[in-house]
Amino acid sequence: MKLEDGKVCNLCGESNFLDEETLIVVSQTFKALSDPTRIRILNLLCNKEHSVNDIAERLNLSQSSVSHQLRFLKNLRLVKFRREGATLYYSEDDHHVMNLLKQAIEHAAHN
Amino acid sequence: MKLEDGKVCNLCGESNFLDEETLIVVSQTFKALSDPTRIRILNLLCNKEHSVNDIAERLNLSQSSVSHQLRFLKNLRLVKFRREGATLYYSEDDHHVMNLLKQAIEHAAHN
DNA sequence: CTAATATATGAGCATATGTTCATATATTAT
DNA sequence: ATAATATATGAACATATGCTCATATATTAG
Repeated sequence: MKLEDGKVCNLCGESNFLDEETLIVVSQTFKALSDPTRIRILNLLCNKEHSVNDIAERLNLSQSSVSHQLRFLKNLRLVKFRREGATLYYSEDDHHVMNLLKQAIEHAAHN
Repeated sequence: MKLEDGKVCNLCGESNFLDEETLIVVSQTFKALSDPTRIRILNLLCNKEHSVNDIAERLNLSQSSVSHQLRFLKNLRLVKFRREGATLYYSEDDHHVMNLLKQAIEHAAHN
């Protein structure tokens, strides 16, 4: 764990100061993971890329709802997409956040 | 990773089925971590136990707000408390969730 | 018992969130 | 150009969220 100057890590470290920017980033990240629909979408995208309609069908969601949530996730750079004709294939774009989700799912599923 | 019967792990495993219960638990866990005030409280409690008023003073929050958030966190069993006279000392009660928070903070703080 | 201190709680309020519906935009096929 | 398909977007709405204010409860001191 690399830290500059007098900084020490938060949580169980010597300091517990959280600067505003870190606070915002962390809370936004967890907010992205706090909705069942987004969790299901991310869980699906982890395996492989999927088109918007494919996501909607597989998860039994409306096309609009999926598109709105994908925009939300894309703004946070948690997913990306590539175009193939009129179809957009979305996929994971933040391995670290995916890992947080993976840990939480495995823990919740009674390991 | 222990799994029963035909089950396989979610996220990057062979399956991506998320049962309703897991989905609820995971989303609630992340929801707890999605608010700046709760993050600051948990970050403070990770070092050591603190009374309600102490938390309020250190984080510059109202007593009421802290109490409400502590109730929220206690319902999810993320914190616990012990009584000493009229004072209640709150402390961490879920190491796994604290670890998720720690990871997110360290990552956000540019490692 | 009474006052003081510590914490909890409920109501009210402003704002945030997630969905649906209708429609717009973009790409491809004819 | 027109129709069909895929996706995006904005408005509207219901619900959730987090805070404050006032007040209730609990414990201790005198």
